[in-house]
Amino acid sequence: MKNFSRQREAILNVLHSTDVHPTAGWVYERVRETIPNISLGTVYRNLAELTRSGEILSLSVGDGYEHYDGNSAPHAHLHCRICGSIEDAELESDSLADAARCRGFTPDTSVYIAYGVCAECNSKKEKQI
Amino acid sequence: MKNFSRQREAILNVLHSTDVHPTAGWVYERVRETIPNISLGTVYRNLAELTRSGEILSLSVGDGYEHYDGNSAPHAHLHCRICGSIEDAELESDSLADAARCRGFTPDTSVYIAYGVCAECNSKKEKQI
DNA sequence: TAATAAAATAGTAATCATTACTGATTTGGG
DNA sequence: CCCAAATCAGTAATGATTACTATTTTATTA
Repeated sequence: MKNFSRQREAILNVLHSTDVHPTAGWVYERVRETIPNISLGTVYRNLAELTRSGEILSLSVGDGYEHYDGNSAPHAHLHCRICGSIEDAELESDSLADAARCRGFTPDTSVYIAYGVCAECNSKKEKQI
Repeated sequence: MKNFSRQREAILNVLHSTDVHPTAGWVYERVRETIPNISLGTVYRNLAELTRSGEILSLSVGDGYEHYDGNSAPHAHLHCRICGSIEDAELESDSLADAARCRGFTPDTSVYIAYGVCAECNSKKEKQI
């Protein structure tokens, strides 16, 4: 395979070796330990492409930073309003609120966003073909 | 009651009379029809306070804008990657993916975020009391 | 291997949604 | 009516992200 540049591979490694759901800046600092002169733009570009291809997940919790997750399997995120941490939680058939409380997390609000293509845009795409 | 300024009431009205999950800029333009010299900063400040108090919902879909929702009841959001629309969907016991597909929406990724206080910060708060 | 085209990079400059700030205005209680 | 607290309009500053360009790396073909 090896379709990846050294830089992209290092970025992916950083994401796979942590569970803190880091920002682009955090990834940048970590990758610099291996590739000292990597550019921040390179980090942003590769994070965007990895997100587009579905290899990683992009997460907006509303703290002004985009967060990234090397685990692209469907799961929930528990975002602490105080310390800003983002924990993973299994998405079982039982309510997420229960799952959160089991972890000692006290949720007050929750947001579910599905990304995809809406009905209208779907029909427009079919017409084009 | 009437704890609200004229400006905040107008902002809340705009949110309650639409289902497009608008950005701050969109709200600003709509409120200006009623209060022409309202300040953009006022819109931002009131949206933040209404979010903090739980009266409205703040939604980051990752398009570079924060979106707001006058309906603070728990429900899901379907964000189209093509046209950028955000639709509401009921959050029933059955899978969200099914609910989305029923509306003609084709989901590829989904993100669940619960907001609250994590276990560690919870215990720190108890110690303070 | 050498030549060439295509893709990715480093470094820097520009963008722009959001926040911070300041001096004026409004509001409510006594 | 007066005062203090809250809110406001208007504008300046911030900072995460994106855009850009010249250079380097990678892949392809002969």
